[in-house]
Amino acid sequence: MSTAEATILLVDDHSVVREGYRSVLQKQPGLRVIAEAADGAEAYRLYKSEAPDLVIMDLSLPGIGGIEAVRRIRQWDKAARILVFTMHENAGFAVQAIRAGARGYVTKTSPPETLVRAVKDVLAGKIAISPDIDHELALSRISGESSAADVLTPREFEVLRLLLAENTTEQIAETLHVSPKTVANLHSLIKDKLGVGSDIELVRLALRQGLLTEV
Amino acid sequence: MSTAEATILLVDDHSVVREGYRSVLQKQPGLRVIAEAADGAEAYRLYKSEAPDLVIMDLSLPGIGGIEAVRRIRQWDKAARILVFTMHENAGFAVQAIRAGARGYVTKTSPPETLVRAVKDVLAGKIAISPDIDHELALSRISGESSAADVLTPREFEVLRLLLAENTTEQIAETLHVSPKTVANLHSLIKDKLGVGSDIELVRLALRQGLLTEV
DNA sequence: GCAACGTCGTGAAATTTTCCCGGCGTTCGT
DNA sequence: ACGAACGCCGGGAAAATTTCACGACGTTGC
Repeated sequence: MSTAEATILLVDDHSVVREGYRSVLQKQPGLRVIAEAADGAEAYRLYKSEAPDLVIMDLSLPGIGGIEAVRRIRQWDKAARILVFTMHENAGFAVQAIRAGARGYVTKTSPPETLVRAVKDVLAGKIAISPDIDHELALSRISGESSAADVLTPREFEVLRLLLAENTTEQIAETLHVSPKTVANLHSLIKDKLGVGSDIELVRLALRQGLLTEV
Repeated sequence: MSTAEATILLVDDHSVVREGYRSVLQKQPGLRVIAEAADGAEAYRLYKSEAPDLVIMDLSLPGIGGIEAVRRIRQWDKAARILVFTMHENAGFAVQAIRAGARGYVTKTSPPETLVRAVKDVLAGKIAISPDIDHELALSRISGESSAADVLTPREFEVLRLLLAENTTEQIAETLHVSPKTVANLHSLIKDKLGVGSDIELVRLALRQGLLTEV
């Protein structure tokens, strides 16, 4: 990788977007795109056959998602260098991606220079995180990143689960044999503990943390 | 437009993705990208100052969404030609976009040729829809299912989108330049029209219909 | 021109959310 | 054994939100 060109595998389900990566990366000497994949399975296959020095991977992919693709590639090659490049400006996703084995996380809103820098950093063995995500991670670290199951008592967690299951306050009260007032109080307390202001945010938080799977 | 080059305004909040459009379109004779915008407001401003022959517009934009941007541009110039190019493979979005005044709807999973063809079709005055969305529209027509996009007015749909984007009533009111009371009224009306009793059900419905993608 | 509809907003009632409170039982460290 | 801390349950009242009824305005379509 140091003497010759660094080879790159692009993974994104949008062909025009891959064209964008290509266009940006081609301007950099020492980088060469040798393959492209439109989904996770194809990325895995191509990684094994082409052995690129770096993978640039989107997260929202058909079939197995990007995170799972990262995990599989890393399972096959512990030294694989994978840079996640995604639209999700979300610290939670970044944590998951890095834990799955990614060596970098850059958002698509970043300017091309940020992507190029991240590519070089990862090739040099560093971990690359784009500034916006760095910032968000710092914020969540400071404010204590309310991780649902963690800050909630068992009872609160149960109520949250039922709330997400589309039950009304009255139905939950009956299920739990308590007063609707208690459920309402818990509902309010849950939102407070999780630091969300509305039910909509609550559902989204639950989705992020995998509390709500089937839609 | 027929004799000289056709001028194009690109709207997408991801710079690398704009680079992709550019790269694909540059290969076509007779097309020239003259401006780029990263959000709806900037798109509106640039449309007025640059008067491009065609706008290629993403839907998920910061601030006012793509649909609203389409509406405003068309309000200013009834003859504006706008081609929506988005990741949302969802017939509901397509319906809303066309109703708002877009002349085409192409998904980002489409091959570059499809985008190029759509650009030429829209410039020639036709309505361009990518095959996958055509198919989905046909299916929904057959099964006769009423999606959120069908029963909601454009304005209601826009408010729904903003609600799902974790905005508060006040923020939405400010974004749309209306009274918070109006937003609250619409919020209530939306829940009524969609037959849901709570915000939690609302989010779940939106998820089922693919209106909510980024978590 | 008129009817129908979308949009925006007000006001008042109905409901929900939130906050503060106390009681009860359990756990835990001293 | 004892107090302190905490989880759990709910009442009461204030605060905020939701809902409903209603009217105004512009546009569209017949």
